Amino acid sequence: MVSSIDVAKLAGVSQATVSRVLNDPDKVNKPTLDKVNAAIRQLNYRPNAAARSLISRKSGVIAIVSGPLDNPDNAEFTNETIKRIQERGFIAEIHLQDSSNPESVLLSVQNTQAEGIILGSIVIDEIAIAKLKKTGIPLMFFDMEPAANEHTVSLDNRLAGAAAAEYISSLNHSNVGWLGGEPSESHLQLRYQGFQECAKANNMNILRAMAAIDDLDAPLSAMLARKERPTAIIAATDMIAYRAMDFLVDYGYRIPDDISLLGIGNAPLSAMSYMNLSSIGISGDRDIYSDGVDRLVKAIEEGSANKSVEMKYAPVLFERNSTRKI
Amino acid sequence: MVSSIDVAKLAGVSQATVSRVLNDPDKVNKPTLDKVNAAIRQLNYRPNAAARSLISRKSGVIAIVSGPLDNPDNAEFTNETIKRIQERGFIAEIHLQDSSNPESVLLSVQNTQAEGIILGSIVIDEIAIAKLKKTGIPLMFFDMEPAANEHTVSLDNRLAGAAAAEYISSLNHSNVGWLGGEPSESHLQLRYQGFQECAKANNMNILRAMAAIDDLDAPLSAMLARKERPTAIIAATDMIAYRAMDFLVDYGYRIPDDISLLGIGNAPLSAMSYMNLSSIGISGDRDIYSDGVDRLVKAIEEGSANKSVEMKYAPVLFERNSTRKI
DNA sequence: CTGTTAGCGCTTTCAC
DNA sequence: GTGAAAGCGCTAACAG
Repeated sequence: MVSSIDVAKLAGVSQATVSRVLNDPDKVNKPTLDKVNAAIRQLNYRPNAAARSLISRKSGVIAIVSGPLDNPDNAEFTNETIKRIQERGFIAEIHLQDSSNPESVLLSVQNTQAEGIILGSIVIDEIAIAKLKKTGIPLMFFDMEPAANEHTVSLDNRLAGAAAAEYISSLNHSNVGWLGGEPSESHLQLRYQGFQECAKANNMNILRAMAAIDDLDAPLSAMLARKERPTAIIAATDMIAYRAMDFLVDYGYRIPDDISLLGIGNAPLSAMSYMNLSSIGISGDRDIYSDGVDRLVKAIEEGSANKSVEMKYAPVLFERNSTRKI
Repeated sequence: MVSSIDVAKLAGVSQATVSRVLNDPDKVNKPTLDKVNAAIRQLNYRPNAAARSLISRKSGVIAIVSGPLDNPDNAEFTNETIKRIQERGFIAEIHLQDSSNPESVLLSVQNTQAEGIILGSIVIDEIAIAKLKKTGIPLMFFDMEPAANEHTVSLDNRLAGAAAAEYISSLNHSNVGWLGGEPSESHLQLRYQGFQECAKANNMNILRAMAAIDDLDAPLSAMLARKERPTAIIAATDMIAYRAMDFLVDYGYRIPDDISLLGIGNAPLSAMSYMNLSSIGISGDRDIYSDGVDRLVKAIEEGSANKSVEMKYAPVLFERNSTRKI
């Protein structure tokens, strides 16, 4: 490995001058600067990041913890977050959660050299999260409801559930199904709570099917096997709605003619013509990702003394062709 | 920040012993070990990664360079690659390419502390790639055809193009459209070359539309405006095929009744019922991601002296419902 | 403007 | 089995 000492020797200057050329070129005489730069190029020198961050106590890294990227929701979250991280001059380090072993990533990320950690809509293990907090690294939660007093950015999930109920009710559906949301997915539980309260107030009849996204067929079958089928299904996430759509089409249903389908989250795919999924989401002119990353960067720069901020965004209806009035 | 010295003081041992507890617990007496571990927990101590890698000259990081994750192809590539990287005990660092400024990521990744770099199907800037090579960091290209002598993993793109032509010809289509592939996307160019050669040999008539994926409407319109419309369209990637499907449905075509659609790459989404896209891809029992990451890890461990390896995978037809015989 | 020097937190000989 | 001491490559005073 070529070090700044090698460069210094070749350029005939001290090692400190090489360092200056890198960090404060203005403080170096033009001829010296040129000599050093020439040596740097000639030796193909790249400063050692480890040595730098050993001194600066900064890694320049922000870690992201996300679920698998084959879920478009996660892919979007990760994509947008990385972009913001790069824009702000940090490097993004990713830790993917394995659904078969959800807590392991929470454990391994504790050893990260990252200056901040962004957690996407993942399965939470409270104990692991508690340990993570103890590291003192600023945390930022997206679309999650961790134990209080943490930085949070999300759709107002309870309101979103209520908005779903309100909308479906306005379409005259009274016999409705709720699909998805495992106990560990706290944000989906909140969506359901909001939905359920508002649906009750509107005298709607709810069939609820809690289920993992990969295990939707049985609960859907059970729902549709009833004599009184739901005329509308609300999916806890758009991704769940896609799966449901797949299932419903296979079973001969037309959407929305036979059954209305409403998602929550308004994932990008939902707007495509072949999906055309009505959904409850955050208004398109809010940039929750910038808001979240900005807040995290601020927390990093200010040190840990600052108190946490919860940012909740009001739900908006995106009406498309998967729902209809009856 | 709490250092190993703090731990040593609290435990009443030397700093070196703390280090041993971390790296070679067997070489430490049980009572001492317990004392130190207690101190570690009490102080919430986490070893400084920068100091460690300064000595070991290892960062334990592998960088991934990919296009935006809103493209499912990229999301799949990134997802699978990260998984393999994690499984092998490395940390994944991601650099996303911005389509409006494709070379900037190639420049910024040169400053990475990563021990290896994996490049997904991105837009290549030859000069930037050349500079990247000069860093001496082992490189691994997925689905790309960089200037020779680099580690490479990919579908045999030329053969895949030929297989597409062969298949479409077997379905009796003779008037066909080819969609997508910009000059900078070398792997797509190869697909087209293979297709074109084989199509010619089968006396097929080709309408070719080179276009960026976000700019498909005009070339598709032009293609379909002709008196002799193609009866089949081959998309350079599955993602392009999805967009085309979207467009075709909008314009009143039924697939495959009015027009057959064939993708290349066999992206996971293609197998979903609502897509059901026939595609040419790599056999499902090959794990190209493990192959690629394993090779890269080997290159990292062996040092740079090893010569590069090209892994090309034979194309396989995945016949679904978007294509039909005429 | 440039060189000398002292560490950053850790691993790793080398003594004891 | 444990401690003392020497750096890893770099930045940041401090002199000159």
